[in-house]
Amino acid sequence: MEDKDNSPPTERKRGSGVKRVYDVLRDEILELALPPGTPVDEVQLAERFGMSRTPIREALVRLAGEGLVETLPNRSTMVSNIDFLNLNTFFDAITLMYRVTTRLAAQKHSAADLDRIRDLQEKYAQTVASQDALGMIAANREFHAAIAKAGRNPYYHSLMIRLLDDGRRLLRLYYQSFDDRLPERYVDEHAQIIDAIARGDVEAADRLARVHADQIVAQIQRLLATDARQHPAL
Amino acid sequence: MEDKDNSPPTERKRGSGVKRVYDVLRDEILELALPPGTPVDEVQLAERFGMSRTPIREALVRLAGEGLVETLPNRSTMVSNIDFLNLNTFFDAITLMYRVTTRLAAQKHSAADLDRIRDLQEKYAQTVASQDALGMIAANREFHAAIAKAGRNPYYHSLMIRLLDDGRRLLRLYYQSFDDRLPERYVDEHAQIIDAIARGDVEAADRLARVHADQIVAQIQRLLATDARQHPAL
DNA sequence: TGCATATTCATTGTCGACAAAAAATATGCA
DNA sequence: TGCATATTTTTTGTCGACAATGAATATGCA
Repeated sequence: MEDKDNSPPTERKRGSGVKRVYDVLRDEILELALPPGTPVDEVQLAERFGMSRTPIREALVRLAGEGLVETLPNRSTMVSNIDFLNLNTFFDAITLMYRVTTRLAAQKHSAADLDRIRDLQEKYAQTVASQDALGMIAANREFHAAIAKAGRNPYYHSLMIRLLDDGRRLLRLYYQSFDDRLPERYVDEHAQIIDAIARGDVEAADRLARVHADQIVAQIQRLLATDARQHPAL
Repeated sequence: MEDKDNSPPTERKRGSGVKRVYDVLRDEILELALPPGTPVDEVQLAERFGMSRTPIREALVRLAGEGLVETLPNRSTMVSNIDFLNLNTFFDAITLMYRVTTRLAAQKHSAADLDRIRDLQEKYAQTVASQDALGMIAANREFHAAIAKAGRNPYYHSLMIRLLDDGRRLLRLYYQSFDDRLPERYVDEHAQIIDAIARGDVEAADRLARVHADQIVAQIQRLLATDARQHPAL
């Protein structure tokens, strides 16, 4: 078997290389296919993607900029750790951003925004119905990202994306060991949030977002406590 | 004159190249030495810094990640524009972050944090006393960045940095055309904020931060209005 | 002259190669 | 055998070169 790869020399358009590597790696990091601490070898990636080290490097620099990867000088870069010691800062920030972005969405959303949000809620409901934990995590991210976008404040939006991505890694970490029943109540809470946004009811949006955030934080903390009992070494 | 550059081949340590270019360019962008819209040529920079295009490129990718520079595919990258149409999103976000970070600083600061904050307040007061508008802008940024750091929430801290940097460009834009008297009242407001933080008085910290933020927003809006009268074309 | 097309030019995206740095391994001595 | 030092190996940081892309310019035709 001399030809292990019969694909043609893989012509790709000029600017597409970096984006592809970036997208794939980003996904693999968020899905924990590359767990925290995994060393990332440039030549290895270069072989895998069939390109030179230069575009790989650029993708890694971008990922480092978002904190998904850490680069120690002259030594290998590795997938960033999840910081369990400061999870409260995460909870604090995501609660605030849930509220702020949902409030703003109630004020500034367009009809198109609402359509998209409803679509994503549909997808979310499907993943919950089919007990697809991984799909649910991703769909939940998309749902709240769309709300943040409807709020039309790029500062809030980008922070929200970052928080949601960190949260995605965190949830992924627990749902691969514990598959409890998926919380169907969230579907209903999402529906209520959509209603408040559609009505332009800012205060209701704020209140619902707050409750929703508290629920999620509480759930993660429960998972954490359970996990701590099973892995007391941590 | 055959030798236009008598400096030795400029030996530099291995990892230092990118950082230098990044720091210098970042500064020049924030100081408006490179005004928004300036095209950034890679070979030109390579000559200027006496190195190959590779490290230049990496620095530019990092700057693009922070939104300080925009890269259009296959065509030159340029210094990002200041978005005048959506300044309200900036005002909204910076007001919120002033409040949140100051509140947190009141709760979580250490003695060392407080020392540093007082040092920076000292520097700020000096720049105001000497009517050094540019120095004041930079010192104000450092002051509030230190408060954000004392709050010990990396999510808030990084957003605050981004906002302060954008604000620095914005203020720089106006203070190069208008040198009104520098607002000495801010020195006093800063002092009050420090007191609230030192006392751990969260509510006072919040209230003062809010007032302070409103003041600054109002001042920028005044400058904007004045400018709009002078440049009605915009 | 005015416009459509072809050609040249400037600048980026990607490549393969080499040197520097740190880690991993081997060597020598007690 | 155990430790300090030398050597090899691995992996990154930087370089110069080349091709692709889009803009600028030149060319041809009405």
